[in-house]
Amino acid sequence: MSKIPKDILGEPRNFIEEELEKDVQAGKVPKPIHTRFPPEPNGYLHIGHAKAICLNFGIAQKYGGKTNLRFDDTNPATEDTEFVDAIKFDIKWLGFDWEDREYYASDYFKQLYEFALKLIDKGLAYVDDSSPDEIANQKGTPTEPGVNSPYRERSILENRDLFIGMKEGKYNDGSRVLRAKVDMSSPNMHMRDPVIYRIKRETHHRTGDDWCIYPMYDFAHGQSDSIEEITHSLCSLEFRHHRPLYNWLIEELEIYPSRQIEFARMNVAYMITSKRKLLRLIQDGKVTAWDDPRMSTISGMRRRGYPPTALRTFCDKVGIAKRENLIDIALLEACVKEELNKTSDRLMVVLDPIKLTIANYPEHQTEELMVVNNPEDESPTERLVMFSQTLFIERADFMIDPPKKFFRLGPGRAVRLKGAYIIECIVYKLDENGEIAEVICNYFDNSKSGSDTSGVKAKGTLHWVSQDHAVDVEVRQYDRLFTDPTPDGYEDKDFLEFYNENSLEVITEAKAEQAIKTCEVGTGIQFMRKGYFVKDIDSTNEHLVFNRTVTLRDSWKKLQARK
RNA sequence: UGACCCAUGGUGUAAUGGCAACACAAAGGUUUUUGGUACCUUCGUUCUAGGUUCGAGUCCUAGUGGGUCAACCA
Repeated sequence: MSKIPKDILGEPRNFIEEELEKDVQAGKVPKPIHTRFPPEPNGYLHIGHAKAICLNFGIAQKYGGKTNLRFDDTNPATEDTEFVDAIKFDIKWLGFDWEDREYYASDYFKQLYEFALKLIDKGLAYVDDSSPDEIANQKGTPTEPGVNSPYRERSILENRDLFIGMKEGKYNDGSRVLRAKVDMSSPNMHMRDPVIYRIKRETHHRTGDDWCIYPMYDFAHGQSDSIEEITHSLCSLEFRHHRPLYNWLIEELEIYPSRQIEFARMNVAYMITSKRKLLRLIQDGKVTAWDDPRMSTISGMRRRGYPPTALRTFCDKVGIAKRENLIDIALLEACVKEELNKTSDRLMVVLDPIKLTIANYPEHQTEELMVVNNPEDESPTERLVMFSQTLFIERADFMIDPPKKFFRLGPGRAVRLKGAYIIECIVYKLDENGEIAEVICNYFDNSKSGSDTSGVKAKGTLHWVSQDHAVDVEVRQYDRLFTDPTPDGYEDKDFLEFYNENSLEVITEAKAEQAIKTCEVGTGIQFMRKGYFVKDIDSTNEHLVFNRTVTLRDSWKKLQARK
């Protein structure tokens, strides 16, 4: 008998957990809680799947149960092992483990076939020779009842022969289907004699050409749940109308009574989760692939640099309910920043460089400075950064005629160079276009970081990179993929109309300190004062590529935007 | 002109008939060798109208608004 663990008693519960606990307390769950994650291997997993994964695995963990991975592979026309492998990789990366419970609906084809025969024998299923159009017409509309098929009253014997014939390949694709005999006048369209088996000569990614008939979702999903003795089958709200059929089939087949509970799927502003539309972005060349860092896919977010823990925190904070929702993408980014702030080493990288020369610093002198990697660490480590007379600083960190609240460099202004000295600007040079070509400063030699005796006050601190020691890197700055929070929410507009043409800005020659060479793919780092970045898989030893994961909060930029 | 589901700050989720709470966002402030982080402050007629009750965000009724349902897809 399943029990509710004592240590979770004080924790808040969502409505699914409440239902589940009621079942347990009513003695309806004679074994540990068992859930499943049932993806169809016809595309890559996205942020919405991440929520379903966290929910299913999370709830089982919380109540001391287990979760199966089950591929819902009943439509061979669209499914492929490529997707199976990608899905498994993504779930593991997210941090969940199905152990040895990797199942496939296709493993149950024989059993499902026998279930169908049982239904026929009970007089609860019949072979229908009607065309798809005819069947659609028989079903009526949501406001008008359906009418019975002319084939509805075939004898059990005839239905058996016909269905066995279907399985043996005697009939053409689409010529006949097996239908459950339920109620053509039900107000629920799904109860109006749903098709449960169709003839389809397609090579299946696992069963090859063994079968030419395949079960429909309604005759595969619930039955698979039952075969695996899934106690609670959690799915999204649009399956609400399938539940009476789900229960009807379990009852008539006299199999394990799994319980379906529906929750609202998550919508995130500026993201889409339709596999078809995600695929179109790829086909139209708007993104490079399923794992393009702008994609809402798990693989895309991984490549973007979102840590798996952040994704899990996000799914947790979003919660579970039944109402329509549109999550602010800022919540996702807040989770990413919270995690990365704790774990990322800081590095200095100048994205839009201008030259800065320290006039009173010895011309060929270099210094090895020690700079803290991550100030959030309890016992922070340090790295070596090279300092010299000629540096790069950020173009935006200098203004010819700065306003009072600008805490960076300008003629006569002093700033600290992070981990180094305080400098004061004496003069600047312009190029032929009137752009800043070079900033010339003096430094205070007694202001060295950690042993500053200068007494000079500097309001701002800048990041910098020594010109002679700089490493050129390519930086890909990503922004949201769409210009509208609900790009696919308009009936009269195609979602691609909202494609953000500025969703990718490439900087080919950013200037980075030496330590950038030690960065690894998958490990987030902070480019100090700029944002969190991660090394991209396109990198080679000679050519480093970094993806911007998310920017830092920028209260200066915000202040300017308001003016 | 049907059935079913839903309705709490800008957003998302709590409050299980008894002081509307937490997070994100926004705004203001303190600290800071990242204009980051951290910390503090501010931001609600619980969709409407009736009813039950000593007491309703919560229960009941009606309305309003939103969502879902008519693939040989899942």
